Amino acid sequence: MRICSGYLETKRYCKGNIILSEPALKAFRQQERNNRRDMILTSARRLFATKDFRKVTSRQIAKAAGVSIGTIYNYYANLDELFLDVFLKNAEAIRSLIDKKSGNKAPDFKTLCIDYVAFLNDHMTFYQMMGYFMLGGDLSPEATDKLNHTMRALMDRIEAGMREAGIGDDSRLKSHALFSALNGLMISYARYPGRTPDDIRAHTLRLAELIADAFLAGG
Amino acid sequence: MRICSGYLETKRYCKGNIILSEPALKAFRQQERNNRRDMILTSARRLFATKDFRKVTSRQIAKAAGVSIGTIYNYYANLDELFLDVFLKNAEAIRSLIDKKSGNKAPDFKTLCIDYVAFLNDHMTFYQMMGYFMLGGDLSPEATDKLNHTMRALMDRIEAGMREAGIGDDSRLKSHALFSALNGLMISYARYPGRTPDDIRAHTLRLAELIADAFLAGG
Amino acid sequence: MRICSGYLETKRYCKGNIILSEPALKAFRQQERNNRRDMILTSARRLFATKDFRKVTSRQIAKAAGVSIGTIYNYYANLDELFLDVFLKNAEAIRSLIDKKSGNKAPDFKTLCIDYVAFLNDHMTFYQMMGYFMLGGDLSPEATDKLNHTMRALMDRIEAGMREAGIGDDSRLKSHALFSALNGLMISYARYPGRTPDDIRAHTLRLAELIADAFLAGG
Amino acid sequence: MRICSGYLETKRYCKGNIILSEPALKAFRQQERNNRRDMILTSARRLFATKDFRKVTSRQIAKAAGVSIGTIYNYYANLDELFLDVFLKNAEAIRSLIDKKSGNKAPDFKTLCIDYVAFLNDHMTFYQMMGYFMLGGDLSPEATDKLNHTMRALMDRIEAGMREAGIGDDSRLKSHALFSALNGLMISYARYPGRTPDDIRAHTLRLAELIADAFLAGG
DNA sequence: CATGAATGAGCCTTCATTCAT
DNA sequence: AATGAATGAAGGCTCATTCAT
Repeated sequence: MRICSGYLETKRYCKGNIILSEPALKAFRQQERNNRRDMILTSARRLFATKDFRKVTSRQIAKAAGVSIGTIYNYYANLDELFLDVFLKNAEAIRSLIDKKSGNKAPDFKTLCIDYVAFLNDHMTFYQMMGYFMLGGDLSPEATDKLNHTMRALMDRIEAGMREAGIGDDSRLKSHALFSALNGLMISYARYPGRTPDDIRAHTLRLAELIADAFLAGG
Repeated sequence: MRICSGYLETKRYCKGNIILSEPALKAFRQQERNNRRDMILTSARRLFATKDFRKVTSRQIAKAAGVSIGTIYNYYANLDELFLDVFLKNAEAIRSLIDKKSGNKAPDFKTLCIDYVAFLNDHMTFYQMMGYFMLGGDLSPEATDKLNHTMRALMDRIEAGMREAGIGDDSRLKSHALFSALNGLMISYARYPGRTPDDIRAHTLRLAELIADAFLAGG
Repeated sequence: MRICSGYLETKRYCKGNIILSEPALKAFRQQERNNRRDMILTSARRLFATKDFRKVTSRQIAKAAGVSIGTIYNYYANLDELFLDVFLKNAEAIRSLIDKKSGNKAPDFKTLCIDYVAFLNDHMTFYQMMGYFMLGGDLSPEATDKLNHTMRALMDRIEAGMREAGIGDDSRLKSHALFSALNGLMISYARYPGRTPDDIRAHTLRLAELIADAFLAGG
Repeated sequence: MRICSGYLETKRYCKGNIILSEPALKAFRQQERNNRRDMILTSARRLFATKDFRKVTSRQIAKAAGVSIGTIYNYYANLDELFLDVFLKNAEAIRSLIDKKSGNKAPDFKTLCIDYVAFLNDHMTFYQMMGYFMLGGDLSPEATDKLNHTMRALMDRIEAGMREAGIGDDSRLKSHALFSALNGLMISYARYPGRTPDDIRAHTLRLAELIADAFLAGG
């Protein structure tokens, strides 16, 4: 029984089998929009796990996301913005992981260091993109803002961990140093020749602990 | 029965106004070859100082070096090999700087850290290339060997500095950690938004000192 | 409970002044795609008539077809695939010509020989490409399959003609020999010096007849 | 004992240990020149046996011949002329082979056909070049003359063989047809898919015999 | 004459982005 | 809003030929 005829159209909308009111429709559309954006984002992240993100093309992302190339550009002004979004998503993931572990307390310092390096090992893309955006990217002011905001949030967690560990003096500065030190592990060892990913993970985690100890001792 | 007198046999060649014997000519040619290779290398280095090396094209390098595109390929099999050569040249430069400062003694630990980070500030290309080759490059086995050899030489200096500073246990592992930590400074702060290069230099040098202290304390 | 009336649901699209239903639109698109592919193909064939196909560049083809270079690569993975398509198109043309002439009977032997050589005279590209693909090309397996399939179809016609002419023994082997013999005419005389194309045509046709007679007598 | 001193130079020349008179020196030089030309030629032929001659570069030829690139251009105006020389050398080789076999008699018809096709199998370069020069090459008038002269000499042998076999009528025309037919074998089967070179040789020789028989029967 | 480094036009191909439908 | 074909600038690299030594 189909009763959605012409003149009803101006007030109500058909979506599948259900009649929607205008605001509901709007919400639904926004929902769909978010879903699709998420789909693109997620597909891209998955893709970057398998190959260097600088070598991923728009066509490949579109295919992986099951949308057309054009659609990507409906959600992102250009590929760099998509890359940035992937990066931010990853940054939020590690931050959320830290938060979850520590609950409502400050994060345990050593755990934090280890978790962060483990995350880097698992998300080379994150690290590669950090290099890309930190060293070379031509970001728009808004994109730069987003980037800074996210990085600062991450740094806050590290600082909190340091304070918790009793490293009170210059904690901001020291959290910078620590953050750098942990990041540096990847650029130095991510492709250490003749090592398996597992070897590298083991080595970088050991070094992370060493660094943590150094900061604790030096605190 | 040899009847050609010696000095007649010897072919001689004119180079400008100077007569050269064959071996001298050969040496001269090699010299010229080295010069031109150096010219390409130097032009490339200069170019990399002004823009991200990944965006520099063969045409631009050729123009900067005052040679044709083809000539570049007479000296390097492809652009990556040229990039690598620039990287190695830089690595040797910092190593030689360390050696010069320390003379025949082991390098002073803190000086070493500061010099290295100062060098990174002055040679962003070096740092960018480290990321490029460590994280993504498709190097030939020979190129990989060269890379490893050079990096190891650098690491040796760092280790020597650590020993000198009395950090004897696990000095190799710790020199790895320190090296990473210093490298990490750049990826974290090389383009810190809203800071001038001088600010960044000051900040990263301060952090380098902090890191050095941490290792000293933790030694 | 379906309440959207059928005809409202059906998306419709405007193409010029005509409204198309979705499947019609799809068909239309496919049609357009075929047209453009054909345009490239045809332009290339025309171009090959004026100069050695190995010296035709992607730019020239694009220009001749009135499309951009990139468009060529939307239809063909690379130039060789385009060349092959031209070749196959020609092979189908001569096969279809033979089929048309013979109707539902087996083709007349002598007519077939003459028609084939006349075709070679008119389509030097076909002959050149035969040499290219048969002697030197690096074809993909799929391309090789296509090539073989097409050549076999051609050979079948020749064999049928031979049988019809009463050459029953070893007809496959003999059709191979005949095919070769006819092909050989072109390599031997296609650019006989000092002869006009008409002279060459006349000469090769005379020789084709001679060859046909030899096979008839030898059958 | 070296006695070739300065003032002798104007009249006599030293070459190794021997004093040469002017005409002898000239002859010697011509000899050397011929030798070197031959070296280039021979090296090129050897090279073409291993890979498609169109893909051989001047550098490769120079290396194979043990001379510099420039030297090639002292003996040949361009690569095409060298290719032509290789072709002519091969043509002379097959002609000489025919002559040797037949002694002072006319060549045996069938032997001739088989030998020719065997030669084509062994010298794909010869065949490829025939296609290159007959179908596409831009030869200088002199080069064209050389080419024609050599081809005619070859054709003469074939015609002689035909006459000897009692094919007297139209023997020139028929030798053209036969020559074409034999040549055609290669373009049709040189790279028959899935066959080894031995298979192809066997197949083309069988077809050669078939063709010979056809001409004998049709004579 | 031999040398071989320099040349540079030209090749094929890629891919981010646009825009008509 | 989704589509995806079209675009074309740009890239890395090749190689026959030249010419100063």
